[in-house]
Amino acid sequence: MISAPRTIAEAEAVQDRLRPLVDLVGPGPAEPRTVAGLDVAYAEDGVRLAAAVVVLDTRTLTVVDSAVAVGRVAFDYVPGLFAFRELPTLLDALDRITTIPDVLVCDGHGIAHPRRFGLACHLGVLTGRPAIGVGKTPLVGSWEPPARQRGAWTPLIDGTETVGRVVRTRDGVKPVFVSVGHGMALDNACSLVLTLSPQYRLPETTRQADRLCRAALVAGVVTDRG
DNA sequence: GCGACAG
DNA sequence: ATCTTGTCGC
Repeated sequence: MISAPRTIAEAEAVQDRLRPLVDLVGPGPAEPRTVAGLDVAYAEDGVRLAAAVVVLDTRTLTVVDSAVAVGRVAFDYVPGLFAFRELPTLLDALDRITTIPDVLVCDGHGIAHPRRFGLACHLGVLTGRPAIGVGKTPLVGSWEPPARQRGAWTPLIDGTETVGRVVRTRDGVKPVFVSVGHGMALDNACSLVLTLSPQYRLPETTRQADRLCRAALVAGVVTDRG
């Protein structure tokens, strides 16, 4: 890692510096063949963590590659600066996969962020890969509840900008918040999320990644000293 | 000033 | 994120 910010001001400066590098034009791969899910789990001390990257075949939703990395939180939790906590360990995990995924599906937001630079943008810019954010709860923006049916959606609007979509991935189940991270159009991002969520609320990518990093913690991969 | 606030 | 029992619904 290069410059690890230590203060809120430094972290915000990093986001402001990288934000112009976000690609909001590229539509993304027409037919993503592999998709990576990323997630982290925290140890009981709340300091050590395990990050997992799981690469799935988009057609079969089967795991074709995966990796785990362990580390320590790199920043206090501050809404809007969440990425700095997990970024170093997530990047370590990404370094350990041998596949180059067509899209990164991140557990958090992309441009649906106060400074339009959430975790998905950060990971997209740093890796140069198309990336999207799938959040379980909103960070910014207002919206109307989508219709009850799976596939229904409403725009997520912050001020005068549409920063994402509120997407129903299961009938009558709480929707997810999808936003562009890097190099992928919102339409395509939402289609992909639905493809990745045939059965559960969250995409298989994040479900598998969540499973893997939790298993890593149980397995004691994260030990003393970390 | 008061509340909201990804994971 | 993580701490946690029962409960509603298919």
